[in-house]
Amino acid sequence: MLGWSSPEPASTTSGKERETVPHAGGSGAPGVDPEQLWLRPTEPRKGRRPSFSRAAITAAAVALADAEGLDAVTMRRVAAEIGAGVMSLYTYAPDKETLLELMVDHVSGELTVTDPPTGDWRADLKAIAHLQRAHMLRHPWLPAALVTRRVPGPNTLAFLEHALAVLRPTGLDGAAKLEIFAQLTAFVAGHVGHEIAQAAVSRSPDRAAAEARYLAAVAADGRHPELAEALAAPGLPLTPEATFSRFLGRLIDGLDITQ
Amino acid sequence: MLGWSSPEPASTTSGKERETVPHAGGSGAPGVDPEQLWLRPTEPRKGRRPSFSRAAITAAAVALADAEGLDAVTMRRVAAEIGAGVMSLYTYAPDKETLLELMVDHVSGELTVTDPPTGDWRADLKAIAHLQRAHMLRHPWLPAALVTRRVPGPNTLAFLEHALAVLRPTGLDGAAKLEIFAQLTAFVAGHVGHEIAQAAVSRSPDRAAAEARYLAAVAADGRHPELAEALAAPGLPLTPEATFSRFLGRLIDGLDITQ
DNA sequence: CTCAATTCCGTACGATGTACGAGAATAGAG
DNA sequence: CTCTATTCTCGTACATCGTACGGAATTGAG
Repeated sequence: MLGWSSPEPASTTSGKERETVPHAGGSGAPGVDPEQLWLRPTEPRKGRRPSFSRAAITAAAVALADAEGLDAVTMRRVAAEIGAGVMSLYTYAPDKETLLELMVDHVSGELTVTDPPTGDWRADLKAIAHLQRAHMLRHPWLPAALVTRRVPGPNTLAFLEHALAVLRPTGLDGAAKLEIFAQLTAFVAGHVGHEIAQAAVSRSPDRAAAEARYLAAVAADGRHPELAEALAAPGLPLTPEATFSRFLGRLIDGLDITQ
Repeated sequence: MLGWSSPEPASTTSGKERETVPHAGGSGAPGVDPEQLWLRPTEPRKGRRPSFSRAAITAAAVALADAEGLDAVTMRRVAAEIGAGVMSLYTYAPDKETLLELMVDHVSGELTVTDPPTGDWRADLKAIAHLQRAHMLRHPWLPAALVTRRVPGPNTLAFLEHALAVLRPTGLDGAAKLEIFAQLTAFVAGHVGHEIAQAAVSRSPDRAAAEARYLAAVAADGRHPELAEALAAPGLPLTPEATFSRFLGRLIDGLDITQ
């Protein structure tokens, strides 16, 4: 094995099995073991030489997701893309969830930060968020994939390192800084995800019209006066960038009705 | 066909949040038609009388998700739970995605708001968020399900109506108010989803230890000084509630390092 | 009665993730 | 060299999923 394999160590509990614990749907209890994933030692000089590589497989999966969406990333498609048999992929990643994790960290390698922190942590944080937004727009599957992401890989950690440096002037404790980064990332992912969904709906005139009619009907039923008024006075339409900046300003500077 | 009509008002009458994120997977994916879903008139009385109901099916699916997680909600399991044949479900919902949509709006009926807006919109908004958090903790699959949800059903709209009333004192335009509600909901979902995942990891001592070792190893490699320091000075451990309140304060009052 | 509408659901199909194990390739030991 | 341990490759097989199809059963209308 290429090294991700678990040594199956002292698993003293005999009947471990799956615990049927209430959990959030896609995110199961087990998850991916970060040690086996990211900390594997350099590998063996024996046995058959690998025909593929974890990086090549990951890159193929990313290309597929970029071009056709996350749903197109099946083990069969990825294998076909690199000319491998399906089961060969399992030499390089123990399961599909791990492959997803590899994909996320792979694209995170694009998040290179050249400028050091300026000392104005609010401005720096906004710059980070804009970087993340552009990144997610480039890989529209990222917001959805991030929902189940567990442990940061090396590229993600490098970016986190930068964010922590940015937050140094705040003097906050470690937990608070980590928390802020997680919140910021989650917020950007949520916003961009919404942005992408909106764009997808707009691209389908039928659905866009159906949604508009539905909301109009609800607003007209008399039981939703606030909604009716909100829809009637929508305000000036803004570009997605402007909306994002306003949203970012709210988060970092606070919800301020003066905008 | 039952016309996908929604004659029965489920349980309660209040609604809940809206969603945010997209369906970043399949590019321009269709989704669910809100008109067909929520606006169908009651159907003609002819033909065989229905043995089940949309509400019963939805309730069974919700119970299943509450007890065993979203993954346990398969058409076969739901059908078995109510004593129906699998394909009978398709009389009441055109596909599984629609069933998910029904589930989300169904539980949103629990979000009843009794108190009218106080005029202090920041406090009211925080109360809304706390309501949502409790709601999501009661239905741990909700944060994951909300990621793909798009069009608010009747219960969700009722809750939105309340949120809009709360935001009236701000004088913001309609789009801004809707945006704030969406952002708040997304933020709560993200936070609670994280909370649930964290609890799941903690429940598995092996994995918790593995993650701790992994982060310790990264911190010790010398290339992540900020992370090392952040982990070394974590600050006082807080209860999940306290963390949530701090997070909420940041969002609504603004990122303020004095907190 | 007949007829059309509607619900119920058994069967079947294609797709998915992946367990299993046989075979091929390689490196070191003898 | 041969032998053996080790590692990679991948065809086959299976369980499980969502759901298309079509026929049987039930109902109201004419």
